[in-house]
Amino acid sequence: MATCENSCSTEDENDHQILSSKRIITILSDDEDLEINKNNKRQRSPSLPKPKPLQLMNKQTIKSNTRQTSLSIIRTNSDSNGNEERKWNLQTISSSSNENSSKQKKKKITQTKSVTVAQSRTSSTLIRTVSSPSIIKNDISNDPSRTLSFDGAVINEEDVFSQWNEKASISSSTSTNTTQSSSITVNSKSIWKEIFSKSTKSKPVDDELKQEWSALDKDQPSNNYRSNAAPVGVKRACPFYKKISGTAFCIDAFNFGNIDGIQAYFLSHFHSDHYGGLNKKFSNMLYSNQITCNLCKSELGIRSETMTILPMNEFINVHGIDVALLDANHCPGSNMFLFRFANGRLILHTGDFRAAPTLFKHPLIQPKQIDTVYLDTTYCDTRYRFPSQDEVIESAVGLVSDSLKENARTLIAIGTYLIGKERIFHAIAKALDCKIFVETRKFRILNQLENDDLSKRLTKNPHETNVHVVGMGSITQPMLQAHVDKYALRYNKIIGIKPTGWTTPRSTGGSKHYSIESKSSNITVYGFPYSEHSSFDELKDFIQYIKPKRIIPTVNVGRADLRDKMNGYFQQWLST
DNA sequence: GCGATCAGCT
DNA sequence: CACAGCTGATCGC
Repeated sequence: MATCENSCSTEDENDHQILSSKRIITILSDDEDLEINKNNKRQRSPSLPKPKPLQLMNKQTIKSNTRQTSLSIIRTNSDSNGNEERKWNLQTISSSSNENSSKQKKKKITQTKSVTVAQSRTSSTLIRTVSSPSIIKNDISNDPSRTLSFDGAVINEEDVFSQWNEKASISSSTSTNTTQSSSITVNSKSIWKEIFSKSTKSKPVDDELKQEWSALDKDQPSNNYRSNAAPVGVKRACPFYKKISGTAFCIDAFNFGNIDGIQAYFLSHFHSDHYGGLNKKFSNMLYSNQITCNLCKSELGIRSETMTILPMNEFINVHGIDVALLDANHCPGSNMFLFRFANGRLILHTGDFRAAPTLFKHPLIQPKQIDTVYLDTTYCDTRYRFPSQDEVIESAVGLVSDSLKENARTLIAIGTYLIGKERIFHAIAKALDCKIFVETRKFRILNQLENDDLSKRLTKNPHETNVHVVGMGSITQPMLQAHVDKYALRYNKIIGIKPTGWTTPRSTGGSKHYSIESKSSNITVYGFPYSEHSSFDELKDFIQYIKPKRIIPTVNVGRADLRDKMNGYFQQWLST
């Protein structure tokens, strides 16, 4: 826990500056209290411990002739549960010097913006960000990225948070003889340098790529094929980011007929927005792993002659280039593709994936070895932070067992995709030691996933268990009402579990990661932040580990402004 | 009558 | 919003 004992910066240029900053901060504190009283709302809760006196923990100063900008942590609050809050101030002091007024009094104008970030000890994720005072709330409402622009310095609130996190983890892992003293002292100049300066050294999106993207914008204003509006009868061209440059390969590109120059059609996993367009008439050669090929055969009727099953974790030569399939930690049968050219150059296509240390520390993946990464950028935005799958699963299991303790005649309905989200209902069934009801098609699909315990628990008889797996679209009040009505003799209550990454985690302080989406007398719908795509931080960790030369995003690429934003992140990640 | 594609919805 | 569908309408054979 952060105490502030040795946290006053010792790296500052001189004592005078520290003193002056301290003085200014005290003034700011008064301002803030004024504002609090003015609003008459934000009185401190009596339950919170008395806040420590303001303390200057560190600061960074940028000076010019007329201005001085500094960023400092000015206060930390913590409670006995390990929740912690820090307030940072970004301020400029500008002197309005009237002409050549060497004699005239310089008028000092102090402006401040502040950001408060908080985290709970029990969860490593960001649970809340609050900004004050009101002047920057306006900015935030128009700017979901929570960027503060101040005196030429652009600071992202989330960056402040992540700097804190990184430093926190470093200090906890390296603290040996020091007790709690290495308490998150964020006083290294390099950290502030990172925040303030944007390195342009790294170019994960180079000029050539930029040209490709703008050509695509011209060609296909809406290049997200889900919402493409190609004229009837006109086949859309396959966008460049679905092809692997320098090869005759494409990935998840079945909506474009026979693509010029393509010899091998790879499929990363069996979700409809990736296999879309694939049908019995397919007459090229599809490459994927055992599970995905099985599903293509049983669900789509793809003929075996048009499929090549590739092993996992092993390079196989396909049309002159080595290809290895690596587990993508997305849904069962999902994989990433690692391509190795004759000259040793490596290209990684992540497919859809959830980055995790076990995944990117794969022996075939080493830092700086990979030239280009085609990246699943689904949640490549700072607003997407969610807990690990294990944390969410634990929370769901807890909720279900609590609900059953309260009322044994409760039916549990869990929403899923065609494949995906298995771990969450499997864990619930294991905890209750019961069977899992699924419908016929789902029964067939789940039995192909090569998971013995899961298969053993499946049943097509709804009366055999109170754990029912349904489609995600069925987790609504009317559908759940209809569902429980079917089994009214046995159950009088139903809870719906909706596991999706779009549900922002709402921590209630403990380890409960769910939110109540709707509730009526006998029906409750819970949202769980259970994601099968990487969170923002996981993407960042992944990229910073791999350190690729270029990055080609494959999701959210339909709008140039979103691409620019992602490119900004990539540069930031790779500039350290 | 069937499969495939598409708009609309969540 | 985007994900990963699902439903129902329309088109082609």
